[in-house]
Amino acid sequence: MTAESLPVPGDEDYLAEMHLHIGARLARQEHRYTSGRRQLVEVLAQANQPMTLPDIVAADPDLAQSSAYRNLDVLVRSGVIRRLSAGGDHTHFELAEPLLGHHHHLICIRCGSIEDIHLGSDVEILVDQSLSDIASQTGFTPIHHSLDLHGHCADC
Amino acid sequence: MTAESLPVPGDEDYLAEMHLHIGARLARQEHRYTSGRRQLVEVLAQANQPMTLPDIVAADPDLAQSSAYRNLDVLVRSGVIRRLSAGGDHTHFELAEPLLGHHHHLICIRCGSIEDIHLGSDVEILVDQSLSDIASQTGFTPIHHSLDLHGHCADC
DNA sequence: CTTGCAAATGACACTCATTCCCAAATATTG
DNA sequence: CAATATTTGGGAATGAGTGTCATTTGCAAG
Ligand SMILES: [Zn+2]
Ligand SMILES: [Zn+2]
Ligand SMILES: [Zn+2]
Ligand SMILES: [Zn+2]
Repeated sequence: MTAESLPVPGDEDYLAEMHLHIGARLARQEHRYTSGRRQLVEVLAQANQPMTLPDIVAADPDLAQSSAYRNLDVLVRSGVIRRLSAGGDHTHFELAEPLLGHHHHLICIRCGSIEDIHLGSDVEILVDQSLSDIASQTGFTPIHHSLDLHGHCADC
Repeated sequence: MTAESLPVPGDEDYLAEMHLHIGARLARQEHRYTSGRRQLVEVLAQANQPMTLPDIVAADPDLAQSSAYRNLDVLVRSGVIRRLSAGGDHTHFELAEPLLGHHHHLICIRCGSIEDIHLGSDVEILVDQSLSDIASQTGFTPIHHSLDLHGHCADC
């Protein structure tokens, strides 16, 4: 068990191992993995979709709003959490791709809900190559792509 | 010349014909194509990239902020303008796809600038099919996809 | 187990992008 | 020229997100 092996969703030790990874990553940046930060990670790990700050606080009312925002920011900058701008009133947060795996989103333009989806590797490869080609022509340095489907969810 | 024929960028009558289309579209929704709204469209048509509200007002200082925001909203709801949420401080606006053509974006995560890019039809077709397949499995009704490359622009 | 120090907390104040309000201006109809 | 409906724009209001700071907590050295 090295600090670089990835936890596998479904594994019984998923949460425990994930906390070890995250704690180590934060320690490298002189940050502490405090209970508030652990609570944020657990809330996001238990949800199966990106959450807004109100969602997160509702899921764990012990969390103070200002601390939650501040800690989400720390975790985003540490690469543990990813921030999504979907156009609704609130920013959404989810675990970063090293933890959740690369994926994309269904975004409901009526209610603002977001659901994770996974595309086939053939699509991912073609998309990544096409984008890299274009980026290199313009001097743009790619970091990651986002691919979302906007529409109406089943409930709307 | 029907109300449905699309103006072609590069055409000399591009702007004039576009204004006709937009005026007709607004009229259908009992909205007037006032000079303030025409100015917004012209500013966006002359820029070759999405603009924020400060960008727009800087490009045409006659525009009042509150009216510009209100008219952008009218034009977005009328399908003339598209609103982009890229994660920076300000929302970006660009002409809608019926006017600009379907395309995607390079988004600089440092300075927030956005540049339009066009992908090959093979990629578009594969992406659309993959997304449609997934959407139909979840009862999601697709409207459009967005595909952006995030990274650092040449200036950053 | 202290003690000292740096990091973290949380209540609250604050910022600022965007929206709301409303009286004045403008367009449309006849 | 009315009469009516829409639009305008200055400024007030809203609210998501950030900053402040006194207090608390976690960690390490002794
Ligand atoms: Zn929905
Ligand atoms: Zn996701
Ligand atoms: Zn840039
Ligand atoms: Zn664009």
